[in-house]
Amino acid sequence: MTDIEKPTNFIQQIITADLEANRVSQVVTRFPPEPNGYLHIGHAKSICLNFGLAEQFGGHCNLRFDDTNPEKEEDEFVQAIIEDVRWLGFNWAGEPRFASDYYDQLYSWAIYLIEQGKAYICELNAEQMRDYRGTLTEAGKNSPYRERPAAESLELLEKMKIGAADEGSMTLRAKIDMASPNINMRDPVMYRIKKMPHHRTGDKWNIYPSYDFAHGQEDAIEGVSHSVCTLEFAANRPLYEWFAANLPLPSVPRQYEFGRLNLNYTMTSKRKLKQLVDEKHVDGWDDPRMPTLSGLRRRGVTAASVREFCNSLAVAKTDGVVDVAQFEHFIREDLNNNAMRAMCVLNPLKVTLSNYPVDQEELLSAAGHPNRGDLASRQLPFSRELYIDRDDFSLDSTLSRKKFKRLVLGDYVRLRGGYVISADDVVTDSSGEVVELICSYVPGTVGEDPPEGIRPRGVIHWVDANNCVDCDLYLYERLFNVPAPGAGEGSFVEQINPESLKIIRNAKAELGLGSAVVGEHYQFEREGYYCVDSKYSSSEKLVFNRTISLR
RNA sequence: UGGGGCGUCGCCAAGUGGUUAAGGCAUCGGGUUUUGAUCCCGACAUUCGGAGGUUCGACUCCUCCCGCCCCAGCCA
Repeated sequence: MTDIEKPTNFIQQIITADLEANRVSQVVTRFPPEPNGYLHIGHAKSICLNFGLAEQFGGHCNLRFDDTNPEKEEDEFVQAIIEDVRWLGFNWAGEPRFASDYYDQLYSWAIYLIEQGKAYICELNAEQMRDYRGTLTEAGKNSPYRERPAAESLELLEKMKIGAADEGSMTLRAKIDMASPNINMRDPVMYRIKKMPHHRTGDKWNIYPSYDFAHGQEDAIEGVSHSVCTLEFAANRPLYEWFAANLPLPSVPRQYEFGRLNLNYTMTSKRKLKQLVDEKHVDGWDDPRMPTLSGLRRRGVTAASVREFCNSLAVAKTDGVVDVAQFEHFIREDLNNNAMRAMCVLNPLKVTLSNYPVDQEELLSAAGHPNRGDLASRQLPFSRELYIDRDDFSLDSTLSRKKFKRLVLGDYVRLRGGYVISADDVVTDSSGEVVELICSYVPGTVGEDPPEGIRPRGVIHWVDANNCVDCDLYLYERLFNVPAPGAGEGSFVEQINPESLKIIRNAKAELGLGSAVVGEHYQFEREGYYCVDSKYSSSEKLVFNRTISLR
């Protein structure tokens, strides 16, 4: 058995080189979500990368909330993000950090830049600023406030800070180059006025730093060695470096960009996911159809499979679209290896074994998992009355054995973990619908081959009609059945798959499932993987979510 | 028509001048099987966006061309 070594990605190569050349002594990374929504599968890639890198190189990774915009941020999101990262299995160094922890430091650096003649208060309004910025092909023009004395800017900054200036009336800008071919360098805004309470600093501030003025400095304060972000920030890197070069920072982190994860048939846009939640198209952020980590968790997707999937992804600068089938492969792989087996009849059809004693009852023992001896076996009550799935019986006896490996009149089938039975007769109601099957069991066939001449067509699942538990099943399909929801024109809301949730009432589950609890994973044999729903299941009504079907 | 980035099998992707162009997903065959699952075997790029060039030798170096993505928020 040879271990296939996973090729190292470009970031690992850079870190290795930095370590060898002594450019860095300690690898420090960070996962920097903005608490304006829930984490989704796309974030998982970044989390696995950042925490993974720190682990591989013996460093550490910080969890840092980039909370520089009180307009969109809430504590609810902070708590949810903490829970999700923990669930994924990662531990950050120390306490979670917040950009807002550094507001004072950032403010003093702003003063420093003004004093150095490298920042100024600009009184252009938003529209004017846009005009002055120029376009992709034309250089911008200097703001008329660009050369105002530092003392004046300092005074105005203080005024902004204490709330003595109106929102939108002025900003603090870095004095860089209005003719730069990189638009981000055309005197970017460092501070803007927002007279709004912050989820952590309350009403202490009336101004908030922009992403560009905050992010790199947060990294420097934390001693981040490699600041890994997604591709769309590549154009911000020169600015990241400009601040690092012009401020007396405690360390100089380097930014590297990689391609974010895109999945087909999946929408990963916090804004749009929020819209699904706000407009109640889904049952909250943790709706099992959502690509959020909380949704996946409630759906029954394991943290291990999310990690395995993320680790299988390339860390490169290409921005491709991964087939969601690849994610599903890892979900099934983990569940197949670890989920307890059980039987549940979704669409019950009663079966009476005419040759089985009326009062007899026995307990059959079945493996908890076909190839995991370490998992406990289970007891299956068996009696004269059973349920099988309607789909496992056909009135059409001409169906070939190969095409229909289930029950037909006059032929045999194996009850999984139990006896071989044959169907002798059907009971129909007034409308002609089959309501019951009269069958015979073949004694001595539990765990044994049937006698010569009896060849079961296949194996079907079943449940003892007198000793089973009722449950509701929530069957989920993908939320969108278009490959790129939200891409073309038209609203993604109209692209929601109307059949993404089908509820089955009163399915019949094997007795042992009555004690199933949240967090356990089951394979309902021949059906799919299920878990107890954390929101709707109760002692009165057992509710299972279908994580994913069998292939 | 500015700047930045990317183009290797249906999808993801390794490859860093000399390999029979890895691997995974998907797909299609066959075998095992008390889950039509799992598992196992096999098939699946004479070719690396295109055209030139350098070289004994190029997916890897050079030139030009084509295509896609990102940047003109007081969002991140």
